[in-house]
Amino acid sequence: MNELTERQKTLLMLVIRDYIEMAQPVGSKALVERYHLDLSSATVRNELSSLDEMGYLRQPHTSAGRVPTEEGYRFFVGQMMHQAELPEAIQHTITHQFYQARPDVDQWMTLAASILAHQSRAVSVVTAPHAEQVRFKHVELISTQGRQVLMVMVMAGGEVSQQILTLAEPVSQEQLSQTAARLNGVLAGLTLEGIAAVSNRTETLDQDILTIINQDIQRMTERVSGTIYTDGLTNVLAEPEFAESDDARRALRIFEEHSTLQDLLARSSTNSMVGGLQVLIGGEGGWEELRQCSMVLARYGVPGLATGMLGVLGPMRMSYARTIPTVRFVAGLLSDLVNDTIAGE
Amino acid sequence: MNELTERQKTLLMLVIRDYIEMAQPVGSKALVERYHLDLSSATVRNELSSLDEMGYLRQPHTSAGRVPTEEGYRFFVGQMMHQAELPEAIQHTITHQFYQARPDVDQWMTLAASILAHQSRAVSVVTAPHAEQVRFKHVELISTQGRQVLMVMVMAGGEVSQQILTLAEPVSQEQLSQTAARLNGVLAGLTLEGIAAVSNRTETLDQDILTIINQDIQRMTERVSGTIYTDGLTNVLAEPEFAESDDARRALRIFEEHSTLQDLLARSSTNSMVGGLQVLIGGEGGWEELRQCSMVLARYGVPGLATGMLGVLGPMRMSYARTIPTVRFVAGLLSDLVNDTIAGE
DNA sequence: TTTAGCACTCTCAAGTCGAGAGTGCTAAAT
DNA sequence: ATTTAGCACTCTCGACTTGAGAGTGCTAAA
Repeated sequence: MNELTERQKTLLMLVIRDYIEMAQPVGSKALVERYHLDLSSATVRNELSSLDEMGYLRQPHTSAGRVPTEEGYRFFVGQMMHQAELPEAIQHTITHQFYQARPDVDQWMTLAASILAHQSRAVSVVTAPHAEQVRFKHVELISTQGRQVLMVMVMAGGEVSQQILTLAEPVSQEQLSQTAARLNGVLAGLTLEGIAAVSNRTETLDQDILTIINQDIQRMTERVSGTIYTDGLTNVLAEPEFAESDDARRALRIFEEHSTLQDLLARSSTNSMVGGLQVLIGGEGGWEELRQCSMVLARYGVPGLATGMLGVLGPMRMSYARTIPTVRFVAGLLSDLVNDTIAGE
Repeated sequence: MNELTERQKTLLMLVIRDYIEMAQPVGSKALVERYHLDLSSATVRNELSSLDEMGYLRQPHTSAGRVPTEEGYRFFVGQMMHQAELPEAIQHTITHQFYQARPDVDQWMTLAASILAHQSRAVSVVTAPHAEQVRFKHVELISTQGRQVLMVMVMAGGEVSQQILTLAEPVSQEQLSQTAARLNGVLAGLTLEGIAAVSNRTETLDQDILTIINQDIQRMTERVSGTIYTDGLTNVLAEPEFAESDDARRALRIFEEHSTLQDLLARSSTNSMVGGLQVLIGGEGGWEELRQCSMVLARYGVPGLATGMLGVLGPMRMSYARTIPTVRFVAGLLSDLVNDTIAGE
C-alpha cells in the first residue's frame, strides 16, 4: 500500500467530514463546489479512484459518490486524535456542571453520562470507579424494624454497598452499634482473603454479620466494573442508519442489558490505559451486533486504586470531532474527582 | 349513546384483541373466518358499522378494516380489569426472582423494572419508595482522606442519601463518630421543620454538618418521588407505530429525561390509590407527546409512610391482557416488601 | 333479522420511465 | 507529466400507472 500524497490526505479528510455531516455518498463535483477547490472534478475523480483502490473509500454502487471504509475512518480518527481539543467555553460549562452537582459518586456518574450523550449526540456509557483490590473500610448497622437491619458498607476505594438484613431475633440499636464498632476494628483495611481468615467466636451476632460481609465483598471483588450508567439511547434513533434495520435495535439492546455491556467493556478495557483514548471502529474487537457502530472509550481514575471506564457509542459516521475531545476531557475530569475524593489514603 | 348488545360487546372485544395481536385493521370477513363465527360477514359488517357510529371503532380510510378508537380501548380495558389474573406459574417465577435478589431497595427496583419490561414487552418505569413526610433517622460520617468525609444518611422511610463533604480542616474518625452520635441523638425522628428549629452551638463541626443535613432533607422533602428506574426502552422499537414517526422518538425521550417523567408521574399520581390500577389511554391527562401511547400505572407501598409508583408505557395497542395483571401483581409484591422492611416502626 | 350479491373505493406492490448525479475513459491542453 | 474538458454509460430515485385484493355499504331476497 503506497503512501498518500498531501492532496490525497486533504481530499480524504474532506470526503469523510462531508459524509459524516451529510450522511450521503459524496461525489467529485459536489466536493469541488462545496469546498471551492482549485481543481477540476475530473482530477478529484482520479484521486478518489486511487483512494478507492487503496481501500479508504468505496462506492455503494457503480456511479454513486464515495463512502468511507473502516480503514478510511481509521485514518480520519488518526489525524484527528492529536489536534482536537475541546473549546474552552465548553470545558468551563462542563466543569461548572460538576462543580454545582451534589458531591456524590452517583450524581457524578449520571452527570458524566448525560454530558457525553449531549455533546456527542450519541449513546454514552460510564462505569462507576471500581477497585481491582476491594478493601474493607467501614460498616454501619441501622435498625429499621424488629429484626430488619439496614447494613451500609464502605470500601476503601469509595464504593458503597447497602442491603437489608433479617436477623434471627430483634436486636437493639446499641447492640448493633457495638457490633459494627467491633467489626470495624477487626476488619479495617482487609481484603477478601483477610476477611475470610478472621474467625470471631465471641458473639453469634458478629458471626452472622461477618458472613454477610464476606459474601458482599466477594461479590464486589468478582465484579469487573462498577455500576453502569448510560444515557442518550434515544439520540441515535434519529440517525438514518438506525431508522430501519434491526441491527440497530440489537445494538441498542446491548446497551440496555448491563451484563452484556459489562463483558464488552471488560474485553476492551484490557488494552486501555488511564489517560489513553481508544477508538473502536465498526465493532472492532469482535462484537457482531456493533458492526455498524463505533465506540470511543477511555479509562479514568487512579490506576491500582480505583478506575472506571467511559465512552460513547454511535454510528460509524458519528462526529468524532466532537466526541473524542469530550470523552478525553470528561475522563480527565473524573480522574481528578477520583483523585481528590478517594485517593491519597 | 345506546347500550351495547351482547353480540356487539363480543364482536368489539374480538376486533380489539385481533388488532392488538395483528397490528392491522380487521375486516368483517377475516373476523368471521378466524373466529369461526356463526354469522355471515354481512351481519358482522352491520354490527361493526354500528360500533363505528357509536365511536368505539373507526376506519383508517373508506373500505379498510376497523381499528379501535380510544373509546374502544377504554371499553376493552374495562372488561379486562376484573377478570385478568396473572397465571400462577408466572407469579411464582416473579416471586422467586425477588426472593433470590440481594435484599436492597436498588436491586428490587431494578428487578421490578426488568420484570415489567419483559412481561409487557414495553417500557417500564418504577420509582423508589418515597415518604410524604421525610423524617431523619440516622447519619454516619466516614473519613476518607484528609478533609474529605463520606456522609451517609438514612431516613425513617428507608431512603438513603449519601454525599461527599469537604471540611475546612482535617478531622479524625473519632471526632466524626462523636459528632454523628450527637446528631443522631438530637435529630432522631425530626422532620424538616424540627431540624430547622434545632440550634446547636457547642461545636462548629456539628453546626456545619447540621447545615448539610438540613439542605439534604429539604431536597428530599421537595422531591415528589423516589429515584426513577426504567427498562425496556428498546422493546417498543420493534413496534410498527414506532418504526418511523418521530412522535415515537419524542415519547421515548420523555422516558430518558427523568425530570420530565417525574412531572408526568406526579400529575398522574394525584388520583391513584395504593392497590388501585390506573390505565391512561392515548396520553390521557394531557401529555401531548404520548398521544399514541397508553400507560398502565399503579401505586404501591404503605400509604402515609412510603409509597412509589410503577407502570408500563406502550403503544396504544399494547397487550393489556399481559400488562395489567403483571403491573397489579408486582405492585402488590413491592407493597409487601415495603411493608416487611420499612414499616411497622 | 339475517344473508347473498354486487358495485364501488381505496391501498399496496409491482412495473415503467425520465431526470439527475456520478463515474471512467479518452484526447486535448498546460 | 499533470490536469482538464467532453462524452458515453450506469445506477438510483421519485413520480406515475396499473391491476389485484380486501373491505365496504346498499339493496333485495330469504
